[in-house]
Amino acid sequence: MRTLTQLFKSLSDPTRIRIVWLLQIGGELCVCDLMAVLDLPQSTVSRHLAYLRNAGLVHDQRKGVWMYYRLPAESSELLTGILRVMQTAAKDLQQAATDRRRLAEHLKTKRADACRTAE
Amino acid sequence: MRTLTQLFKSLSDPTRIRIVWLLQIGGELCVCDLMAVLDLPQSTVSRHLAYLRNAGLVHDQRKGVWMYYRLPAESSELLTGILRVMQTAAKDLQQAATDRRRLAEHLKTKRADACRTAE
DNA sequence: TTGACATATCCGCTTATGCGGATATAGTAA
DNA sequence: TTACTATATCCGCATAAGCGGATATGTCAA
Repeated sequence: MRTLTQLFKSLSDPTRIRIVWLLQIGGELCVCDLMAVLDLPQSTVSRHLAYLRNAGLVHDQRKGVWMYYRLPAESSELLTGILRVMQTAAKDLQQAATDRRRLAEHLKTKRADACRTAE
Repeated sequence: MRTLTQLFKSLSDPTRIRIVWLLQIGGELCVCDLMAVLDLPQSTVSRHLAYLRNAGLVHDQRKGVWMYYRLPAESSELLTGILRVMQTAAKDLQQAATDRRRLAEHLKTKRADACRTAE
């Protein structure tokens, strides 16, 4: 009961829903990726990620200086169901489409910058 | 987006989750039924029902003095998915089992009282 | 009408939540 | 060590949400 309430509560915020959508597409993203796509200050993004982590909706993994977040690899029947529902909902929603596009653009320029640095 | 957030928010409260569970079992219940099973004051139950109604999660129908609430007969893919998830979750949760039992008892004594009055 | 009952809404209160700048922590490289 | 970067947490503030008693509304019956 606690968990179920907490699960819904963790998804009852537009920013957190957007984060979950982005992780469904992007697989694994660091805080700065999300900051760029969501266009929100670092403390805000970090706080929402902590919220999702506490609710068991995302896992984090440090890679050097960066903290990468992703959806749990294998999840409960409950969580799987919720994620499926969210994916269905995302199909019809403008915000989801915009975020998806912004993520693609961001990752592209990020890769380009990495190449330039490597020259 | 608004709707999705609102849907999750409307389920991010234990009382409202319990109400939805009860309606999944009971089909159609009036405010006083829910008061009895949930053991909560009338204003609290009524307020949560109004919340669920605004979110499109329940429909109401007046029958004389009583207001009957039920889950929407045909619902969106989104809502159907959520309700399925909730039903799955209910299987494992103590609170759901207790409420289910209390509802059965309440409806039994209610019928008995109705018979006695009719004598 | 009036009275009784079921429900909805109002009210003041308390607690929870979101915000974003400021600060603390942690890792990396020199 | 120091400096730099990425992230987490702290802080005060503003708003949202839950609570339950009190009051208003709506319906029926006499």
